[in-house]
Amino acid sequence: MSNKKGNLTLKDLAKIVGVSPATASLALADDPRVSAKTKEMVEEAARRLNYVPNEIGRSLRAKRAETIALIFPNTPHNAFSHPYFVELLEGVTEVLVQKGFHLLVSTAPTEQNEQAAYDKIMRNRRADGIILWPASINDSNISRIVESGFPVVYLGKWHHNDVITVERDDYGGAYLATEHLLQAGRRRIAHITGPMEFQVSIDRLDGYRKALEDYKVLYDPSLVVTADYTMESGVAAVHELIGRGIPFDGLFSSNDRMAIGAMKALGAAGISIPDEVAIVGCDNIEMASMTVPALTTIHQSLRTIGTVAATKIIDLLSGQEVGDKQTIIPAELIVRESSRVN
Amino acid sequence: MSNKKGNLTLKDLAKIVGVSPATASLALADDPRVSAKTKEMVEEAARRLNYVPNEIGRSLRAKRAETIALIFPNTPHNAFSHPYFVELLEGVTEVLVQKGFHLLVSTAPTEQNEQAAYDKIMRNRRADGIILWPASINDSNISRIVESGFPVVYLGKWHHNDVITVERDDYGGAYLATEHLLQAGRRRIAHITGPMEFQVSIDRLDGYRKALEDYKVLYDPSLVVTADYTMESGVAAVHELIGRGIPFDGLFSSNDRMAIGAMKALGAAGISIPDEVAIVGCDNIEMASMTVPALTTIHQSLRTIGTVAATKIIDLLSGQEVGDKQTIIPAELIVRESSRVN
DNA sequence: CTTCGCATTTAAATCGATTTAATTAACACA
DNA sequence: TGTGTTAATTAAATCGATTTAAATGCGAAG
Repeated sequence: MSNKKGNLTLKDLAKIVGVSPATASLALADDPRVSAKTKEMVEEAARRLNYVPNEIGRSLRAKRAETIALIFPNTPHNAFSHPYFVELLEGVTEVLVQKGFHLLVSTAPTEQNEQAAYDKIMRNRRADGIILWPASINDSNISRIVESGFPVVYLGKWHHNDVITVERDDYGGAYLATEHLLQAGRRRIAHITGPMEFQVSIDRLDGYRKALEDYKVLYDPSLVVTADYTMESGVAAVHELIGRGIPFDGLFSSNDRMAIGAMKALGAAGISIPDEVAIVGCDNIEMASMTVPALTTIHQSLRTIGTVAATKIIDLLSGQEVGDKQTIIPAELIVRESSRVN
Repeated sequence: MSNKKGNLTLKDLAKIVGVSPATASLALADDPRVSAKTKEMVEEAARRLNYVPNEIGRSLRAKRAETIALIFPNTPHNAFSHPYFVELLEGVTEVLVQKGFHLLVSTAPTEQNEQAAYDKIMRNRRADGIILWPASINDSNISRIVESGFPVVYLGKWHHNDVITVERDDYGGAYLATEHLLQAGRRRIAHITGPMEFQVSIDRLDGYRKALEDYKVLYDPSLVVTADYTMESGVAAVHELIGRGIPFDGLFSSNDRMAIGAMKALGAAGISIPDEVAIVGCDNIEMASMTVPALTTIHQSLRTIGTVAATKIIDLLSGQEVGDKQTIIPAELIVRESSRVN
């Protein structure tokens, strides 16, 4: 615990053992040129004195920081994705810790600061690679990073397939959800979608349509209503649907919050769930298991995305084979009461 | 964007301008010894060539990493606190970014790895200071860090008051919640508490008791039931209370999940909320605003805790006055339908 | 024409670890 | 005893920026 003035340095350690710093360094690296006896002496002293190498010095020499930066733009736009962030973080750290890497978390408070902040991270050598958590499509700052050639793993879809990406399967999840309703015998399935600025909205709408098509159910635009991913907008969406006077016996919502709003509105209208309308949401937020009836939903393992992304960026840095450049983590259907066939 | 082989170094910059590295360094640091003309030349070139200093080199020389580590033990125990972690992260990064600091997020996958992981962070000079997010009381690893003398801000209560701490006011929040019920005229107020291993359970129970005392209401142990912070345990707790046959007109739960479970159980038992039993939870989880009726609760600003903690650790490092060593962030009552006086 | 003082500039050391190239030691063999 | 070979060790350079101490240039004063 000698935290008096400075830490024990390699030079100190070498002097104590009675060898040169070069020998001490080689000994700790288990270099074959160092004799077994010397190695043992150095290792013993290092253990005894609790020698911990100064990684700043090491990084300077090695030109590597053994650090990955996880960047997420801190804009209001991506606020709705926060609940999953911790899960992602867990997956990423799990791998990094195991590989001896550090994690630098970076976020820019304002849009105008973003560019400078990202630029700095790429050029100041604090991190060797970046995992990018995108806010939305069309983000010029993200384009700059991805196209700069700096080692990057992008969490989402990117328009050049030489970029390494790891993404959720929003399309496949929506397909699963819709198929589940179809298999339960529902044929008039409504869909609450989100704003089309978000790729997720587009993908889930597409998955919904594809399932209908595969089951030979005609796509009816009047069964689709747009909302904004809040619970309140889910309530409004159901009012809109009911107002249109078109009957429906199933409902797939582009997220759980809107699905919960929809359940409230249906309940208030005296429509029973799942008997009259079966409901499936998306995201598997904690609340989904606690509603009455509990909400059937689509789960995406952000944890898996984190572990895969971290593994890929490290493989990329160490020159190993990265495998598939594009990875899609499959979605999973979680069946609960809101769609249970009685 | 010259990312060809290596980055532009200070030496390169100096050569281009036609001065020595020393002059270039002093010029960029705006040292009075450098002439205005030279300064202008160096600055112009730095801007034009997009020179970004290598922070590893700078750190080595300065013996400072300009980095704060945020450490949270990744044990199952603290899983229930996850939803707030992102909020804390936001608060911390807001301050760090503004002060030009970096954030290293560290977590240890297993208990046995913890000690080594923390030791490393303290000794390898990757971070200058630590913000500690504790899992539970009685954690020997945390003790080691706090007592090592390494600059630390501890997020919670610590038994030596020379340690800098920032904490939520669990006691005050519970007092607020109970007082709110008392002011609504309730006198038989039940309490669902959590396991006594957690300081939060103890503090909230104490706040509840103090409010009762101040309002001259006798504390009745048979109105208190222990659960484990899950929704299911909240359901069970109400069954237990009803089973005891002791009437109650108010209920304060040590967290929102149990409160929501309690609401479910009361609803199932045909007891109306808030007319027959008014309910207050704790934590203001997202779900609390979405239940029917919406849940009155206590909000603790983790964001504020983050900003205060970050400010204090930086002040501590820069040798500035840190102010109060112990800071308690006040809790806030959020009144919703579950306790609304009709 | 020196010499002193002041304003600028720069050479060199430093931070801590790694690695290359050079040196020393040790031993076998002629 | 001298020489060649291998094994083990170490001196020195390096990474990039900062900072101290030394050097330089220039004009003014004697």
